[in-house]
Amino acid sequence: MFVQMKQRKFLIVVGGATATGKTDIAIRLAQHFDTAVLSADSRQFYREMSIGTAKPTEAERRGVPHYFIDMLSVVEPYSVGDFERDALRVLDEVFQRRDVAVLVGGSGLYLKAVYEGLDTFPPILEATRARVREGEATGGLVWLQKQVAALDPDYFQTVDRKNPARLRRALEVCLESGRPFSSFRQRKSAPRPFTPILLLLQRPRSELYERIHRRVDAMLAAGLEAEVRVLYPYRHLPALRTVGYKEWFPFFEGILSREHVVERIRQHTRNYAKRQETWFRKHGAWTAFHPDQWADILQWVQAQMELRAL
RNA sequence: GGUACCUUAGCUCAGAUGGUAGAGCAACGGACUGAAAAUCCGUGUGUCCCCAGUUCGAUUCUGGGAGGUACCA
Repeated sequence: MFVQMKQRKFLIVVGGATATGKTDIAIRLAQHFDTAVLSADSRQFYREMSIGTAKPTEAERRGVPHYFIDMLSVVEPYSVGDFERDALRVLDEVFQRRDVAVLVGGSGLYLKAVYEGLDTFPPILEATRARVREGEATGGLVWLQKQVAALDPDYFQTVDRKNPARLRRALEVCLESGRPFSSFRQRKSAPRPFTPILLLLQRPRSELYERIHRRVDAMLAAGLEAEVRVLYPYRHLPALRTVGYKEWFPFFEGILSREHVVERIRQHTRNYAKRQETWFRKHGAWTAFHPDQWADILQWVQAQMELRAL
């Protein structure tokens, strides 16, 4: 009889709202399992954005190797699809020598892309993107709606028809492939060479908001304004449509007081945290812990590994 | 101290000749498979400052009180 002793690989996925304390827990886990951290934070990718993204400093990383931090410039386009591909490649590498890896981030979709996989879509050529952009510029939302209704009536039935971002994407895929967008949407999870362990970090709302406010103050003290000022010429890039950055632009243009900027950053960060919580509540089978429960977290992770190693 | 005005949602305020009220922002809830810290949708959450009077009924009218603002002293 031949028994294959396949060594199980585990990906500990650490999710949670901004300012919950994900970074610290991820690093502790990585230290404990002597492995690396992959950041799934869509804004920490950018070299030019550090203070406002609460990127962990060298000291905070405590010698743990980090991937996907400072990997891009704000001028480089990058998507979840790119991230899925790149993260799987890095995981292959890490799993050559380790049985555990840690993935941490607040961008739910990016986490999901790695632990569950997204469907495969055709790459969109710049020409197609431009065509959609121009159509929308002249015809507006109505044009987008008509196009999607004609090219993918099924999807049009279910989409959020007032959401240009959704319609734009669907139309791009239709035009690029000559097939309806919905025909690509199998919504099936992809096979993964590892077992994901979904750990959600959570704090009571009032506690979280207090931490957000303190963090914003810390960012200001650390020189956030100067960091953003340098990026002002790039304000129209998607990377700069980011909480903690976009709020400064009207201030630099003299149409909003600094006080209002700070208030808006606080506010938008709270709104963002709330959206993240909604996402985690609805997507994926997460087990939630308070970040202060380190002993419980570790015990639970180890139990999950034993349980699912079979 | 006197006079005038004000007190309604978390904030700024509107309103009904008396039938328990509504805007903006905030807040809250939700959607979301490729630039997602984005994008989009939904919801009014209320001792109408307090006490008494008039009234079938007062947040609205009357009186008193409290707090605020301005001016005069």
